[in-house]
Amino acid sequence: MATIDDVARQAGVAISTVSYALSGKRKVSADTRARIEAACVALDYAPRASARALAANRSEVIAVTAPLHPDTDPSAHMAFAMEVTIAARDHDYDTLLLVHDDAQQGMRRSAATALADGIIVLDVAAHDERAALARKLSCPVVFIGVPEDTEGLVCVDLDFEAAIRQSIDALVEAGHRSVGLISQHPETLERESNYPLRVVHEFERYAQSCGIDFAVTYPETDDAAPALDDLLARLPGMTGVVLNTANPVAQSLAAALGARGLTVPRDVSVIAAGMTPIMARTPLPFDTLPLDPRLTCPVAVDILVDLLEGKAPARGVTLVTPIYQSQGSVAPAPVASPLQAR
Amino acid sequence: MATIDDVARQAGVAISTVSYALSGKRKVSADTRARIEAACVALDYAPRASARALAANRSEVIAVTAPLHPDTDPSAHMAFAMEVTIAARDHDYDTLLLVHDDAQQGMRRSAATALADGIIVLDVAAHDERAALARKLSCPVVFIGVPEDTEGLVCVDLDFEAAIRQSIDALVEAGHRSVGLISQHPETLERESNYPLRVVHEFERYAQSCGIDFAVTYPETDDAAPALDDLLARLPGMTGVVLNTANPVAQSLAAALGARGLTVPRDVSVIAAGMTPIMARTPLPFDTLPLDPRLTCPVAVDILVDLLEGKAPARGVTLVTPIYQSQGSVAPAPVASPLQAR
DNA sequence: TTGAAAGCGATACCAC
DNA sequence: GTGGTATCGCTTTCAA
Repeated sequence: MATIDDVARQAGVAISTVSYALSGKRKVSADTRARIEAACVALDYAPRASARALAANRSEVIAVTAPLHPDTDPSAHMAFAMEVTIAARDHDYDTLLLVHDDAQQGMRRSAATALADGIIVLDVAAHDERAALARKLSCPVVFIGVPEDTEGLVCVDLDFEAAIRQSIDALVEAGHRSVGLISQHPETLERESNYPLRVVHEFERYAQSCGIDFAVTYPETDDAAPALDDLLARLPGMTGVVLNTANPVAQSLAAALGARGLTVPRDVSVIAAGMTPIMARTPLPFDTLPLDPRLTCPVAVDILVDLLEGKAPARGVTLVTPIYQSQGSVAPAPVASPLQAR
Repeated sequence: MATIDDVARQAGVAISTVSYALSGKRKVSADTRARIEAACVALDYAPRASARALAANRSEVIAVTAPLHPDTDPSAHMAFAMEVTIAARDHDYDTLLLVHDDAQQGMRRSAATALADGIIVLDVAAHDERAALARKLSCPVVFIGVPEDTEGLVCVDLDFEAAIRQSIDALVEAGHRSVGLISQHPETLERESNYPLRVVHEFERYAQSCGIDFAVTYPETDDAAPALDDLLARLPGMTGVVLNTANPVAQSLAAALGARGLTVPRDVSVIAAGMTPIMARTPLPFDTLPLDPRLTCPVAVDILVDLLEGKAPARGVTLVTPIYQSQGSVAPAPVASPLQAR
C-alpha cells in the first residue's frame, strides 16, 4: 500500500502539500494539485484510516447500538440501521454495529477507545439504561426515540402527537364523529419508549377537544378481531379507526372488519399513525402517517455530525413532522352508523 | 483521556512494559503487573483504537457487506448481521456495516484504507459482482453463501444437499413413497445464490435413487395453494412435502392443506429444509433443517479470524451440516393415499 | 525481567 | 503557495 510519502515523492512535493491538496484545507496551485492527483491515481493511494484518525483525533466512524428484544421487529430494525448507515455515508462516516449484550459495554468501549466519534442509539425504551450512560460519556450521543427523562440528551423522533392530531383532523373533516384507537399490546406499553402512551394521551385529549366520541383498546394478541369487537361494543356508532399498534394487528384488521360485514372505506375509515412500514410485507392498505426511518435517521445523523464537527450545540428533542400518505382508506362518514344500517 | 504514558508514569515503569503487561505478549513479574493494572483502573485507561491500529497494522474491525434487495427478507438479514457481530465480538473484533449502494465501493474503500482487517459478504447471489472484487482485494474475504464460481474464494454455507437428503431419508423411513418439493419463486431461482437450484437437483437425484415418486413445483405467488394443487395433480398419492421456498409460501401451506381436507401429519408429512426462520413471526409448525445464522455466521467469522491471524490457510467452501429440529410434522405414511381415502 | 527508542502514516503548526 | 517537522499513542525490536 502506497503512503503519503510515496505520493509526495512521486509528485515532487512535501507531504504536507499532499495532505493539504487532498483535504482542501489550504490553497494549492492548480498544477501541483494536478501532479498530486496524478500520483495518487498512479500509486492507487488511499490514506490509512488509523493514521488519519490518530493524527486528526477523529475516526470518522459512528457507532450504532441496535439491541434486539424479543418483541422488536427485526426488519424495522434493519431498516433503521441501514438508513443510519446511508445517512452517515453521506457525511463520509462509516457505521459500527453494537449489539445487545454489548450495548452498554459497547458504548463505553467505543467512547473510551475513541473507536467512534459519536453514537446513535436505536430502539429506545422508556427507561433506557443507555440514557444514563449517554450523560456520562465524553462522546456525543443521539437517540432515535425518546426515553422518559430526556434531561441532557439529544433525541430525534417522529412527532407522534402531531400524527394523532392529523389523523383525527382528517377523520373529523370527513364528517366522522366517533373514532376508536387501536393501541399497542399491554406489554409493549410497559417496555417500549413512551411514545405509545403519549399517543394514547394525545388521542384522548384531542378527540375530546374536537367534541367527538372516542375509545381506546389494547389488543392482547396479534389478531385485530377482539380489539375491534371491544371498540364496537363501546362505540356502536364508530366510523373511524386510528391505528397505532403492532404490524400483525394492523395486517389482520381488514379481515376482521370484513368478517363483520364492514368495508373500508365505505363503512369505516382507517388511518395508521406512527407505525413503521415493514418492507418485506404487503404494505398496509390504509392511509398512513408512517414512522419512516428515512425521515428520522437522516435528521439524527445530521444532528450528530453537526455536534461532532462543532457546527451546532446540542439540540434537545427534535420531533420530525410525519407525512400523510393517502391510500384511499378515508371516505366521508356514512349517514347512518354501519351497525344500525345492517 | 489517559494514555499509556500516564499509566507508565503512575506505575513507575516503561511504556513498553505497560504494553506487554496488557497484551500478554511478554512475561511481566506479578507485582509490576499488579501496579500497572492498578494504574489502569485508577486512570480509567483504555488504549486508543487508532494508535493501536496504526502501530500494530490491524484495526480489529471486520466489515460486513449486507445489500438489501427488494426480494430479500430484511429480518433474516438483520439476523445474519447480528450473528456476525456477536461472533466477531467473541474474537474481540468489531463490525462495520457496508450498505448496498456502497457494497463494491465500500469493500474497496475498507480494504484500501485498512479500515477493516477483513470482510464478510452476506446475501451472496449466484453471479455476485463481489466475487470478482474479492479476488482482487488484498484483505481476506469470507462469503456466507456460495456464488456460481467459487474459484479462489472462501465460502461458508449450509449443506443444502445434506438437508434435502436428510429430509427425504426421514420421510422414506416413515414409509412415504411419494414426495413433492415446493421450491422457490422462479425469479428467486434466477437471482439468488445458486443453492435453490442445487436443492432441486439433489432432490430429484436422491428421490430417484431412493426409488420414490417425486415432483417439484415453483410457486408464482406467496400463496401455497396453487403450488399444492400442482403437486397433487402430478402426484395424486403424495403423502410427503419438502419445503425449500419463501417464508410466506410456507406460512400459508397449513391453511392450503386444511382447505383440501388434509391434516399435518395425519395425511401429509412436511419438512422445511434450508429455510431461514423469521424471528418476528410464528415459527413454522413443521420439522425443519434450518439455515440458521447461528450455525453459519460463527463458522464464517472463525475462518476469517484464522485467516487474519495467520492461523490457517484459506479453506475453500465450507458446508455446515444442518440440524434436524422436530416439530411433530412427520408421521408414518397413511395406508391409503389421502385423496383416495376421502 | 525491564527500558529506550524507532517506527506506523497521517495532520497541522510554523517558517519562508 | 510550499516545505519542514513535531505530534498523535501505541507496538515491537534491540539492549541491558
